[in-house]
Amino acid sequence: MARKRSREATERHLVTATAQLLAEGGFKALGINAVARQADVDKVLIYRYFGGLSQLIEAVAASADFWPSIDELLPPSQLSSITDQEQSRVLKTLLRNYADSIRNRPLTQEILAWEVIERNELTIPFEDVRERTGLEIAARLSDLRLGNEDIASLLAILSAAIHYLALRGRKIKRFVGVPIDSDEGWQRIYATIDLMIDAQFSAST
Amino acid sequence: MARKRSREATERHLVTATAQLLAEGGFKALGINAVARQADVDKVLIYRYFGGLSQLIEAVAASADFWPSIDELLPPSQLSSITDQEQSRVLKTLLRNYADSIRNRPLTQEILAWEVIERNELTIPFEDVRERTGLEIAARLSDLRLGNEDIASLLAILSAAIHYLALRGRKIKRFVGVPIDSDEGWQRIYATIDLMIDAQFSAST
DNA sequence: TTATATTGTCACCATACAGTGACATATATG
DNA sequence: CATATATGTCACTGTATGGTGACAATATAA
Repeated sequence: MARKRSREATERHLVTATAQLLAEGGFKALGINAVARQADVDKVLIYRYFGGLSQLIEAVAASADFWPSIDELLPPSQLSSITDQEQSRVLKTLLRNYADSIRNRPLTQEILAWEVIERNELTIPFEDVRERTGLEIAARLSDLRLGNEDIASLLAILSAAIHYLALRGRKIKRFVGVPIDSDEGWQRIYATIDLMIDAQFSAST
Repeated sequence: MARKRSREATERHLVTATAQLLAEGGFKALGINAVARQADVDKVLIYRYFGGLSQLIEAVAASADFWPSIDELLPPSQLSSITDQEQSRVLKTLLRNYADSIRNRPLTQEILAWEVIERNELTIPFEDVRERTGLEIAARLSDLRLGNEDIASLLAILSAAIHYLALRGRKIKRFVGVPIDSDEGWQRIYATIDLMIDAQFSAST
């Protein structure tokens, strides 16, 4: 019953085991012993093949699909030749897609949650990947002719809210009376976000 | 150099040591040994006097000033006989005071951050205290004659954003380009929140 | 003063962890 | 086939943790 020997295969095992442990229990559950146990691989191989846990996590960050792609958030078709009135529509779908994509990714949620707790060699690898997506989104949005409102802080507020509600909903079902653990509650959130965006744009004209 | 023997005094030492450890390193840094070391007290006394770490934390939650009072958030003077136009002003100052009070409380931030990570007998004691404040605020707000907008989800979005930005600013200095580690960045956030609230109310009239 | 309960000290257990050195076995290369 | 290298197994160290039992020192009551 001895497994065939293959460095490539055990490296894959280690990477997927790490991602799974991370998605289930966060960085708290992540240790050399735990990963080795989950992957059914001797821990010494983690040192030999990756150099240590942090490098293994770098491999996870590079491999896993833990962050939404730009096309998922801003379908390019939506961006071609939009009118002024449709600018708000683009923002709305962007935020809605963003919220959905985060709500559907347990691993992403765990990483976002942990970024707020500590910043060390285990959490930093994920920042880079995310930063890149953020920059690309900003680039696409710069094509929009936006008014003189502080669009950056508008986006900061709304995506911060999305992050927090998505994270908190995992553990506590209500926030200020809104049931953030259910789709129904999120429909209310979406509706209010739409109102905010509309108001923001109508106020500037 | 032997300290005078006093159960009351060592209990105080334990409570303050716990609060300090919590404010500095979060629940991750919180253990029987760490608390005993910080308080310079033998760990066996934690079991004798409190029953265990979770009961000690309950004592901390009951004692510490880790959550803003209602009067700090909504000065009663502001609520007496307000006109319709001033409703938005009340909401603005409420949110601004709320953000300030959270930004000034490291212990509160640590607790909020950890609530998003895990929910166990160590973090739950703090929920109750906070729930009480939340209910009182809601009660005071119900005195306002609010329109038919979804005020709950408006408050949920804005306070969720405040939570997230305050927590994240501790570790990462920018979010969507806004410098959330500085007062300057927060002024931009406040200004945008004001715009949102204004728009929300003007839209309904 | 003597007896008793309270407060504090110490040593120890079992467990888990990260990390390392020595060895065994399979695979590839000559 | 024989040898060298890559891959995998095992045992061990040192350190930290949560938890407990036995004892010493002090304060309180008789």
